[in-house]
Amino acid sequence: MHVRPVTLVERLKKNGVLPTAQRLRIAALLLASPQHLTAEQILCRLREGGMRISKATVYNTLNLFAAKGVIRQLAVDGDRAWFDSNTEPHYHFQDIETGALTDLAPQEVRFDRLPSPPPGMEYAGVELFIRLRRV
Amino acid sequence: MHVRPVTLVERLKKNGVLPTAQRLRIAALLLASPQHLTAEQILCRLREGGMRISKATVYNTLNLFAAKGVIRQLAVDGDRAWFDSNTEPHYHFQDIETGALTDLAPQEVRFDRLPSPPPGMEYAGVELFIRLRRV
DNA sequence: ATATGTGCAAATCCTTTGCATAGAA
DNA sequence: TTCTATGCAAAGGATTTGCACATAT
Repeated sequence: MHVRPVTLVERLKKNGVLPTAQRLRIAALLLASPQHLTAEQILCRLREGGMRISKATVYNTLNLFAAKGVIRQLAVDGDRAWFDSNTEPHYHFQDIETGALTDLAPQEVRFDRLPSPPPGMEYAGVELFIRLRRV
Repeated sequence: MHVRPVTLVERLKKNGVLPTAQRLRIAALLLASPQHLTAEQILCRLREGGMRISKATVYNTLNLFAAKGVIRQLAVDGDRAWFDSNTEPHYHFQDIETGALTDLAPQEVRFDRLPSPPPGMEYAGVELFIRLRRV
């Protein structure tokens, strides 16, 4: 799936992100399909594609995107951050051996009961990782 | 709540951990009650208590405990690892502002529907974080 | 013009490692 | 003894930061 640049520009603007060349390239890469990438992977792919971009800009951009809701940052294992192009509510399978993540559509998980938030608090999000092991 | 040293020695042995002085002190601290501590917090508390112990030993011990199932390691935010003295199945609330974790008893969450694992895979664990924000 | 983004290298923070010494079986 | 654990300092890896330069409005 390919996202038209015009769409990307609009999308970034809508989220309050100034669309620069670097940001558009990162957005194009990440938002092309639902996927999970690390900062390192993004940096490598952009450079392989002939782009001149710094590690700092990749991190700045990913953090900005996550803060603005363009993408979602996942804390999977503490080793490194994963950036998820899918910002809709959903959950994840994780292969504990490879670390690979797979999206779970929200309707694949249904909660029969969830605790009420403590007084003075409200839900800010539900993070669900189902760890998988090879049989 | 205080855990008798004898109990601790048995507990470590049962999990295949050689009970040394440092390991017993860390176990005593962590297993005293259901709680979540970082390596740094454990190091500080032990030293405040007058113990001479190195950072390396704290990390070695916590990793060993986690591998042997004495405690559980949590990847909450990617900043640092949290060590959970509660090894029973359970879930967590997390205050997104302070990072503080609270245990959720397993019966407070009930799944109406969960996806079957992909072919050749089986469940290895279910990690659920409910992020909370101040109203 | 003025504010904001980018690149580079150095700095930071958490965690692991190498190796010599100390302790357990 | 022989094996394993501990302490220390240094190494490692991911991420952030300071600052000069470039780019956007």
